[in-house]
Amino acid sequence: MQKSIKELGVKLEHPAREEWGDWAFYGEGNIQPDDMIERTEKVGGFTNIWLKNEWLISQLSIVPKKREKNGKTMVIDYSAPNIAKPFGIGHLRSTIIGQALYNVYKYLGYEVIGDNHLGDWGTQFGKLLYMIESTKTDDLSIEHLEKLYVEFHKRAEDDKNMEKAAREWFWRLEKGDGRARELWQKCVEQSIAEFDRIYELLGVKIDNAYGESFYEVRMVVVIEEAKKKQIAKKSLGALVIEVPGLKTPLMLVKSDGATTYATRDLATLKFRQEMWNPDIIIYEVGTEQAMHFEQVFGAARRLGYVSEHTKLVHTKHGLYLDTDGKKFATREGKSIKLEEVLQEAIKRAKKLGCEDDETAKAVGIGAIKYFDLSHNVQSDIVFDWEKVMALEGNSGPYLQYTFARTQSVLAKVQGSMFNVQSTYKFNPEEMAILRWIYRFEEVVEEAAERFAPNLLCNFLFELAQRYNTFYNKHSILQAESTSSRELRLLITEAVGKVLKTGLGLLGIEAPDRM
RNA sequence: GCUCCCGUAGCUCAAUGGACAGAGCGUGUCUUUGCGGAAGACAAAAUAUAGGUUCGAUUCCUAUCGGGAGCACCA
Repeated sequence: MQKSIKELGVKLEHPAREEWGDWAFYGEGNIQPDDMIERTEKVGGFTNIWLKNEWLISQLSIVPKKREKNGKTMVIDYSAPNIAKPFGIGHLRSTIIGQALYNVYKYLGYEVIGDNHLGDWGTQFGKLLYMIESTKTDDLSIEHLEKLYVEFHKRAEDDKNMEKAAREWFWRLEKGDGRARELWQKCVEQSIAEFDRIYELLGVKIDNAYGESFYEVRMVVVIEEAKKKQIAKKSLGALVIEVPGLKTPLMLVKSDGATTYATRDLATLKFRQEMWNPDIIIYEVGTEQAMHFEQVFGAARRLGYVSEHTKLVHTKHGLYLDTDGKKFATREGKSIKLEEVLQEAIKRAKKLGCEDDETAKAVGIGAIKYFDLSHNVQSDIVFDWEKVMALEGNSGPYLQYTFARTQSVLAKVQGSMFNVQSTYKFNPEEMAILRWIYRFEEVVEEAAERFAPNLLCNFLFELAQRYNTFYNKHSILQAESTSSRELRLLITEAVGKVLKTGLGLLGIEAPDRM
């Protein structure tokens, strides 16, 4: 006889319809009633399982669960905006999804280290330095740098020498040329100030920001080791590393002697392994870099930079597309100004009657974050302002609203000990909540395993819907009986806690009033 | 040309082998706004096409059509 369902070792499916029970599985299996299970029933090859009222009620006080540290370490690389370029919506995805994964893993007991791998090195600086010097400008504001970048690409179409000059400037930067270093330093400072404003608005704090330039010295070691181990090969004047299963090798050193971002990512991987010895490293980076990470992971394995047990993951998030279904192209200067979007969202929230600036910010930013997170990570998203800033329906504000409702009800009662008899007869709306809320923990686990915050969004939205349906149909404070009142308050409290915790994991604030 | 990802209601998205494919927006009708109507109820509406594997396929395999991304010296 089984003590619990999990000991049976079968994968349990959740029935699509309420009358099919709480769980079901297809095939043979003998499940005995116990503390958790009321009864089972076989229907057409499926075994349906009903849970005990007592157990369902007990879950209301258990979720969300306090977890112990699990002794595992996770490193996550996210956000990673490029210096001298505006913080675009592409990096918005990385920042928001990355932060959600960070929170989820931490919740599950991992030691989590976030690293903002700033794009502060590379040939792009050669382009900028060239433009700054050739136009003799003093204006190093991010707007102007962006203009110079766009201008560079316009002119480079006709003038082949431009690319060459840019490469030379990057080469000078890498060799430590004084003028190049000075300009580079100024550009970095400008950009970081801008990024900090965005992070402040988003309410995101990332543990570390080593950035690509940090690996300047470490790259030398990597290149030496690759040569010594005879893993690096000469090819058309460059130094490359072949990766099993890939036609294109990793570009370790360019034919002009300069490094590439692949060199930096290899050094980064080596550093992370040595520094933290993580069980898992997540790269929250767009899908357009899929091949790059296959190269880096493959080369790192060949070089012995990652231990066997270390899992390397590239989440490959989809792109934001414009309403024509096309990619936003920063090179053409067609990018959306993220800061404007964020401010606009806050403004809209305010217009809807948020009590103060603080809640308007929580609601506005919450809407944007939820819009992003509620999509499957890997699918492309059409960036439609009206949808992004949705304040009703399946949206962040809907969840926040539901939470505020629960808090508003709870504020009207004294005490917080609600007793419910196991013999209580639930109405369908109460039951719908009980049969859903206890799954919170496993949903969080699945979201982590699959790197899919949208699963958590789905769960929370469904919970909020069930609660609102219940709320609309039944009175809580003026319930028909004391036992109903107690149960409904207990449900309200539990739904509130789960919404607050769940939104917190998504990086979305949940104010008590809005 | 090669590689990878994706085609689900009018639109935007869910559902990683299970029972009758779920939502939101939009549309139509409705709910004494008395615990917060940023809410709730009802209705119409979808798996690109053709095969295959399976007791069972939106899901796995093959082909076709359509969209996106990438294909060493940008990141």
